[in-house]
Amino acid sequence: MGDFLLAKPSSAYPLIEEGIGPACCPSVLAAPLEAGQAAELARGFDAIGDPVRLRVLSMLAAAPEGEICVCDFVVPLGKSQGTVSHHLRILSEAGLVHGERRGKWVWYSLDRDRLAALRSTLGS
Amino acid sequence: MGDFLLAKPSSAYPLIEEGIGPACCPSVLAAPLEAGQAAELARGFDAIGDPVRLRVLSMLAAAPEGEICVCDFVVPLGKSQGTVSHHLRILSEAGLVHGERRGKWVWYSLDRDRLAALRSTLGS
DNA sequence: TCAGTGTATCGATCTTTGTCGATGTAATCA
DNA sequence: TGATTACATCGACAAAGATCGATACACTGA
Repeated sequence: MGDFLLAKPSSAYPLIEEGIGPACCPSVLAAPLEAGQAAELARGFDAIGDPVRLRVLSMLAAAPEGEICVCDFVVPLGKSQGTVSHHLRILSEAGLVHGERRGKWVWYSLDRDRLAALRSTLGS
Repeated sequence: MGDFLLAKPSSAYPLIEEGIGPACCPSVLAAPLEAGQAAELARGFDAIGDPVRLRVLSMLAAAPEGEICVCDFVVPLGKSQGTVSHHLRILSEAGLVHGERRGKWVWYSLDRDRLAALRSTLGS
């Protein structure tokens, strides 16, 4: 057995290729990503690569008013207030949510455009 | 200032709602995710939330033959062979790539359906 | 059978990250 | 002003992860 190969076939791939989407958001599928582009995209996906943060996003997406107060995350998520704030900061730095102070409370809302941009990098 | 609120408005959100996509893949946007669903989805996004692994996916997507030998990742990625193997295993366990042994070499290919499924959880 | 090549796994190390409790800060209420 | 509430930040800790070099395994070719 194993007589199907004498030498490894070439596996060259295009090093430079035109992207599909807008210039701002390199596509994962269009061409091999450079290290810098990959690092930028990875920050976005890493932000949603956590169960707590995914639950935050899904709660915001389903919120009738489109926003949720920080204090109303604590019980459903089962995490301490400090931990909730930590996750909201990561999502905020990734541009996926925005917080707005109104009185004593800070209301967070989902940035659907940013999420859609991230999604579009995975395909048309 | 700050006289616009006496009591915090309700921020109730639907606890149960019909999903949008197929039953297999809970959508992030349809309804608040349960902890289990969130953990499953997070595994997928965490797999692509790394610059090295994003570069692997983009290289596979652009490969003319649709597959790349392990040894041909080492130099472009600038990582040791052991590290490359580590990342390929994570992507493989997430179902995003598949490896096939042919002779001495193992050829990896992209599972575009799996990637599209993950993408669809972020929106229609 | 043995040497050489390609890949996976292991052990060790260092960094990152999730978590909590405590503290600091901002705003409201009395 | 002082007390209370909501949120952010800090310090510490444990767990997870990225990385490398070394080793083990699989396959080929002589």
